[in-house]
Amino acid sequence: MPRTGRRPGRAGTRARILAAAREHFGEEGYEGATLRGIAAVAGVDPALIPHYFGSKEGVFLAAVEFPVDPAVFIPRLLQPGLDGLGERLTLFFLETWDSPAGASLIGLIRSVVSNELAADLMRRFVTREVLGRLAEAIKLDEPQLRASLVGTQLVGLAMLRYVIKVESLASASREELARWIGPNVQRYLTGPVIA
Amino acid sequence: MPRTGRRPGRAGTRARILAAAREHFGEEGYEGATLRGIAAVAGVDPALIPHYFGSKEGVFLAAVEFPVDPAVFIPRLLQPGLDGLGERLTLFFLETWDSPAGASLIGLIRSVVSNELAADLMRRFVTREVLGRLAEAIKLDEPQLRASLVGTQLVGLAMLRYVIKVESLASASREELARWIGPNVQRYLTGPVIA
DNA sequence: AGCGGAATTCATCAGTCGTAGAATTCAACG
DNA sequence: CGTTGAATTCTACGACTGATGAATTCCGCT
Repeated sequence: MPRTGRRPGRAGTRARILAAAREHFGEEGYEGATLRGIAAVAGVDPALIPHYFGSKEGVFLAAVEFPVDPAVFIPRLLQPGLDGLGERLTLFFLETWDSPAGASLIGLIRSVVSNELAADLMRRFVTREVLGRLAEAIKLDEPQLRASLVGTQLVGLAMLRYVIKVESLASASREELARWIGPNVQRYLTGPVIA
Repeated sequence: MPRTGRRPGRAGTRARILAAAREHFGEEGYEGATLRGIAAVAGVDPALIPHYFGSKEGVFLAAVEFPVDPAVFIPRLLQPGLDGLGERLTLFFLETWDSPAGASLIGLIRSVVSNELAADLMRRFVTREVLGRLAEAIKLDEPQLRASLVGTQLVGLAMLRYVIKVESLASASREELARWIGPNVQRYLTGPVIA
């Protein structure tokens, strides 16, 4: 039987939709984003999105991704050893948020907070890819809890400095903040265990 | 001149709308909430809301409020002195989130993250009512920055424990978490100043 | 009783959303 | 060339949104 027919633009359009979806979901969060908005950014007909991805939820699942790869940056931060890891980690975190990738991170937070599906994805991803790797490196008691506590400090920092934009944090330099916060992160990582 | 006419239910309905608005904004956040949803909770005609408050934004501004009063709890926490304040503050924070008031706090976070207007309100309120009072009590250098850093730790804790529900934090007891986190909060409050 | 006017209801508008499906375009093949 | 079938476009449906304004109810006063 003849399996012929058109077979072109496939790659191009689908990828452009995904890129536009990342950008638009990033700015608006899951609820605020619209298929028409994504299509406009992609320069594409809106009906193409449900066609390729089935639904709004489908394209969201396909588009969500971390702008940085934990498999890369975590070993790099761990390489010099556990000493000063708290401050290195904090500084790297701030540098990432201040880089172009920061914009899509705000969108990621918007989606996670407003949407149960995104919160599930994030929980699984962070637990497996980030906390797991960190916990593996610090060979102490309660590694999961320690890594999660580090998470609370860094996520809270992002919330107040980048989302709510509290003045005294938004105007401080990365280096000063890392010096304040680094030792607390370090204590979570390598301090004495708490009952 | 006769200034007569109907003058009844005024108090009742308006207050019921406000209560319903707090509940519904709390569950859905600003974008997700709808006037019809609020009206349904209040048992009231939807058109009454724009009538009383002008618009969705109007009823939101009227409804947003902290479930706990900083003017009350901050002096109470400060009363025993600065020693152990970090742990007391953390424990009180966790108790508040675990109380019935916690539900509306999640909604407050949803609104703050998804809506610029709510973020403005929150920034002003927290700066003036919470950080201001704290900064006044600790008579050390950089009181605003210290209080804001405390905020990062506590907000991040709320995000991971109550919004994202990271397992190791969600299942830990309030007391254990306060023992882990309290000393770090204390360091922000009274530790040596950082360049 | 009867009137003024606030409180409340009702119908509806214009706009946007996600989605579905028919119609059209067009590269790849026989 | 002509057929095939994926890629793309177009149109539209049904549901929902915030908001408006006219109609109605009914209390408080004279």
